[in-house]
Amino acid sequence: MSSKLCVGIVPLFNELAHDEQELIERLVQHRSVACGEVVVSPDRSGGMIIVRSGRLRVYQLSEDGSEHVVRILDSGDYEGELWLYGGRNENLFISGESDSEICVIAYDEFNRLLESYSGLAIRLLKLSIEKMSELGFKNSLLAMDSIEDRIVAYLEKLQERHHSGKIVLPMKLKDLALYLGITPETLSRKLHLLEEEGIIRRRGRTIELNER
Amino acid sequence: MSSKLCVGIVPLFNELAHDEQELIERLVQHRSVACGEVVVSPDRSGGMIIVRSGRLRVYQLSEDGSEHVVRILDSGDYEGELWLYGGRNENLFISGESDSEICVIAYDEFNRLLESYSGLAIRLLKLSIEKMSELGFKNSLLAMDSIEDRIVAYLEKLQERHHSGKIVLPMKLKDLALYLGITPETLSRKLHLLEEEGIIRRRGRTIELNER
DNA sequence: CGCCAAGTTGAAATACATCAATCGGAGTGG
DNA sequence: CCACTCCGATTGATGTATTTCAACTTGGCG
Repeated sequence: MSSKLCVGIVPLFNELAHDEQELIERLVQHRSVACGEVVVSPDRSGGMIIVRSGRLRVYQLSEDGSEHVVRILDSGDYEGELWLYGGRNENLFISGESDSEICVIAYDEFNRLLESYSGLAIRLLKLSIEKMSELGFKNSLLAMDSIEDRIVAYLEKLQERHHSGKIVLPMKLKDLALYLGITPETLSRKLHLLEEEGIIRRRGRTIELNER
Repeated sequence: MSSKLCVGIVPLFNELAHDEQELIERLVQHRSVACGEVVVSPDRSGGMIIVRSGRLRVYQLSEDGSEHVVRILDSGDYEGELWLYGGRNENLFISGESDSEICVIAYDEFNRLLESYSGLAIRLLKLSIEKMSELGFKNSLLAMDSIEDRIVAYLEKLQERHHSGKIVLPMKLKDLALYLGITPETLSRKLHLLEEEGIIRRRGRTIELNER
């Protein structure tokens, strides 16, 4: 296991002073997650989860068993602020998308941290706002009735972040479909359609988005 | 205009000491909003908006002109944290749903407040997390492909808050449809269907939800 | 009383889901 | 190095739920 501070690599903490980071480091539990293993479920919400390496999948299950991908956590991302103040986890799951390493901080301890380091609260606030912005974007995606627009909007958002002409989809098409709230079949068909219309150029998971 | 502190009535500030509230009160601009008037648009995001009285509508416009209702603000609610840290407002609008009174705090001043009163940051964080939870719920609603489930889930959520057998829809059916991402026609039909199935009992905007 | 917006109802079109079969590539083992 | 397998991706055919368009009714308010 790397001796590097887990705390140091995440945006949530990396602006704090080094000695403060060491203090926090002592509070976290390290843990390995196997691919496919479920870490968080409505039964068990351990605490604040920070991804050190690997990828995790945050998803919901409907009553009929269908799955909806809420977000993919990459290294440095965190999840769990929803339950910081006692909120109940109703139908959110987190599982390993690949073998991963995570850090966990119990809620009461994290709360104590928030009280002690006012900077941390502002930092978490800032990150929460960003997350909210993303959720809002996703909302607007899901609200679009035209699937085609939905896909294009998603791609444009991706491109905006990469600042480059070519985009590499961050997930399997299957999961992207779940993320966008459609079926894999429809996604596949629509991508073809978009290509025929000259809006995109695709090879595998790499997509080139033409300006219009 | 009431002499009561605008700041005192909102959850965001009402836990602060009274003298702190007075300090903040001096920073806010009071403003009346006529029904239908647009207060916030991508062009102009004035600052943090707090609803003193009346109702405002937060909504998005798609490229094709269709509208999606994100949230309805009642008195005591606020909006604008998304742009606190310089985030761009891309397609969010806020307009008066009825004649309303609002308070506005410029972002830089609000930011200064956050630095000064660490309690405020935690408070805003807490409220942001609640808002996020609602957004997450709405996400899960929109992700359901069965409209019927979507409506029932929404109603159950409403009932949960009212703690009573009968629910009164907080908006016009037309707007509820926009909120749920469907057309008013479909909503009307589905409500009928649900009534025939014995799941609900409705008269106007009042709905009784039968346990199953 | 009459107007306008909201709500309702009907008929038609369409886009998406669903089911099922096939293809393709990556990984595994002989 | 070549089958073999497994899973993701693709393609086709079919059904259906929802949108759309349009006409009509209702209800609230001046």
